[in-house]
Amino acid sequence: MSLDSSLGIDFLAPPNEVAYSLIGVILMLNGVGGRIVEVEAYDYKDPASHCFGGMTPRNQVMFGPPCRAYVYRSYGIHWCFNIVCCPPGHGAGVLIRALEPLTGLEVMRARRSLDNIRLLCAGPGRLCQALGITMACSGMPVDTPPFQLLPATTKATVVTGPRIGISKAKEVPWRFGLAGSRFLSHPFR
DNA sequence: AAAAGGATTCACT
DNA sequence: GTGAATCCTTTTG
Repeated sequence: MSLDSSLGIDFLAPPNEVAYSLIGVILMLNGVGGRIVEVEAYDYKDPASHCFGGMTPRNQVMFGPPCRAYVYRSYGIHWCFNIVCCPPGHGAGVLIRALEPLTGLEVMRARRSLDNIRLLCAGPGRLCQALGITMACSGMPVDTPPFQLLPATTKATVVTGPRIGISKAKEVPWRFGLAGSRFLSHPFR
């Protein structure tokens, strides 16, 4: 069992369960980060997922050990950050879509050239820019340095809805968010 | 070898 | 609300 004792999250579980458990958890890279307020789940039998249709050079990390970072380039411009879950060979992960900025605010503001705290990490590409996540992070364990995961400090009320920005399997309610948070990339309705 | 298609963001109307 | 920027992976000829 790869049960993380400090977090109590089983990364061998299906992505929707891991996604739900991650809401409220604090994610940091080199001491810079915040509370996870929005995620989406993806897996191999999901036409919207990168691992649909089997392993390729791009998505091979998603078929490796769980609790690792899977980073990919989006629209040629942005980085997107996922946490791999399920046993090796399965093909699943959780896209981290938004954080509530907590530590390293000035570093994040400088990287983003932006003062507005609400928009610092409100979106998968924005969050990667703020934390300094790039392809170089892909494959690294997310629960050991330079990454860090800390358990949620308060009980999170989680809301769900359809995922954003995809063209297939739009109806699957695998987007999870912290209820009432003002740091979401888009509101839930 | 060439072309299509994005798990997005930003500026603008 | 709409549209452009931009480049890697995958698919097709």
